[in-house]
Amino acid sequence: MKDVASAAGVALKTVSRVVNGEPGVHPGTAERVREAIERLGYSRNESARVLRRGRTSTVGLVIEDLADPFYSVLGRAVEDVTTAHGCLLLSGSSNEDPVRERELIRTFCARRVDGLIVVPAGEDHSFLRPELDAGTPAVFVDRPPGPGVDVDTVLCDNAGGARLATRHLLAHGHRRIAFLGDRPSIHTAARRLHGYRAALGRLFDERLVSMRAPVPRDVRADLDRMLALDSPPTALFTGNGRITMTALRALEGRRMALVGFDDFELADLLRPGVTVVAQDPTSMGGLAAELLFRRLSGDTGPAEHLRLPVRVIRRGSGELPP
Amino acid sequence: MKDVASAAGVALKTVSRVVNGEPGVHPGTAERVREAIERLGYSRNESARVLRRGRTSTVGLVIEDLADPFYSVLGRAVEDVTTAHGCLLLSGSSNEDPVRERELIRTFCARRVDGLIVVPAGEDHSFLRPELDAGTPAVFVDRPPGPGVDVDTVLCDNAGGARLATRHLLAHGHRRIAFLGDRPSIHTAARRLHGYRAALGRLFDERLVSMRAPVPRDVRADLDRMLALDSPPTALFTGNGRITMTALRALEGRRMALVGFDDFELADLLRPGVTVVAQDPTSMGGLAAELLFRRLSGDTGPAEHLRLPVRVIRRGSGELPP
DNA sequence: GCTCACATGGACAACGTTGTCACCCTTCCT
DNA sequence: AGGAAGGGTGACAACGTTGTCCATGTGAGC
Repeated sequence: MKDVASAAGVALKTVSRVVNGEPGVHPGTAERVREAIERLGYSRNESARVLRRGRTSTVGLVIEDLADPFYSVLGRAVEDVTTAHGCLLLSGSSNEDPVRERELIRTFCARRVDGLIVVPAGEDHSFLRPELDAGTPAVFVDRPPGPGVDVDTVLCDNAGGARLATRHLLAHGHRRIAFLGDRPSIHTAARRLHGYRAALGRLFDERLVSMRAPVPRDVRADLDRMLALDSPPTALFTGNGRITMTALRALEGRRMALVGFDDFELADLLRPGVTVVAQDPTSMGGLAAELLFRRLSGDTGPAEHLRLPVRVIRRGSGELPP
Repeated sequence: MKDVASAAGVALKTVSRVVNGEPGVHPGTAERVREAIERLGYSRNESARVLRRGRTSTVGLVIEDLADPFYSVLGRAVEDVTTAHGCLLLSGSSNEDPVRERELIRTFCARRVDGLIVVPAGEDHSFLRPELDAGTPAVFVDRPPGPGVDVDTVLCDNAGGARLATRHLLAHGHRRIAFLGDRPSIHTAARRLHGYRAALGRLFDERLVSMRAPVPRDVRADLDRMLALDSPPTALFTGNGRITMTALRALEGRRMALVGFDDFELADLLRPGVTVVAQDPTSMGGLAAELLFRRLSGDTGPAEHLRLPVRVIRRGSGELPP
């Protein structure tokens, strides 16, 4: 900028004014400055600007895995809103690791992001307190923060969706319905188990429940164990997209009723089509980002807790008889 | 930092030394400083640090669409390498729009990212010249930059893969093989058309070629048109993952040989399984990032041009007879 | 001719860090 | 005792921008 100023024969501040479109610059002078900028290929140093102004126009996004279709769609929705507000997106994958999650958030905060959107991995977010108090807003998506941290959240109706799925299978005559879910420490998995259990009532049988990381081999082993029971399951409720796919592979050929939580690409092309309880990651990401920007524009009301509805999409697998 | 300094009764510089783990600080003093840092909840302001040091430890990633499985997997690979080098990732989706692409790159450069990884949308990247000359390295992935810009690239063997796919269908007895590809302005689509055409030789018939944006309705219309020909195609070669899925939906039930470019989740679970020419987005992203960091650590050798191999994965659809 | 307002331009400090250099105080050697 | 060596510490400038305040020039209104 100094170079531009001397090239155009004006003071530093005048260049700054031109660059920022501030009023009070003679059109002729402004033109000379612009010409010099063009000629020198100058572009404003945002780091210095940030330092001076205090706002980075950057939002930090922490998700579980950028490569997971659910989260990448969610992330894309966040990006769109962020862009619309003239901000950039710093993103990172926590890999379901609380340590990594915390590290990411701390790094983002050290860079003074204007706000955070987090799909939490850990169960304790008290470390966020100083940042929140310092005025950096955060919105939690998909899962709530740990106790004692009261921020905006955007969740889906996990328990309700699981009830829907389970009732759907019950309505089609099933009495032995297995649940394959993710680790119980994951909030969504726990809520879905809860809804499943509530819908089953006295039909609940813990031998038909498996909750673990979606590793194909393990899920398959649990499934085999259940199928070897005296009264094996006649239907499956799978607790998330990845587990649904693993289960589909494990079932390979065997025709069994199945409802999965989370919709996924090609679910309609399989035979039978896969009936799912669908949430809407685009809405979730978009709403979370909107909430964040509302905070950034000064809203200091009490924390909002959005719970998005889910819906059953019938495609065949959930309508198979026992 | 100033507050920490006065709280600990030391000079600014001493705090800086402690924060950066520089040697030459008395253990007792360091302890006092750390205690003050803890008590005040201080965290270093990266913006100021960046301003002073000149390096942002940030990489900018421009891809076509964060929500597309191919690119999100690629992005994840970039993220992993970036993280391993202690850097953060700024990412943005170009939406296949050259204007947006340029805007993103300019914004990233204004923020002084240390380097860029770009899946280009446009055909002219001369606007990058000043940045490149200023020492900001860039690596292009999946598609090469426009003419006159000589930077590292990581591409896959598009023409070779298309030849493989086409020959595969030829070997299974097909003579009428249609090609459904993306817009010819997209480098990968053009190269794949080229390979397809080369493999077909005199069997090439331009009535069996459709190149357009992967909009289901349009692709379906083109497909219907081809099927209504006197000598309709007996096999399909689809030019990318999205088009493959669109075609699969359009074929709905009709049994026709098909080989797709790009592998995708669940391709193995469809009946018949979908034979594909697979590239490896994880390797592509990872290699691109490695290349970038090699540049960042001072390598000034001539631009490297990596071309990754592709492989045919047989799953059934490509082995159907005419 | 005077003041006053306005348009334009510039000097300077500040944002929070880090690199450079100089200082002080031991300790040890001669 | 005097000096050299070196560890520990601090003062200060600089990074590139922007906000504040002041200076100058110009024209209108009294």
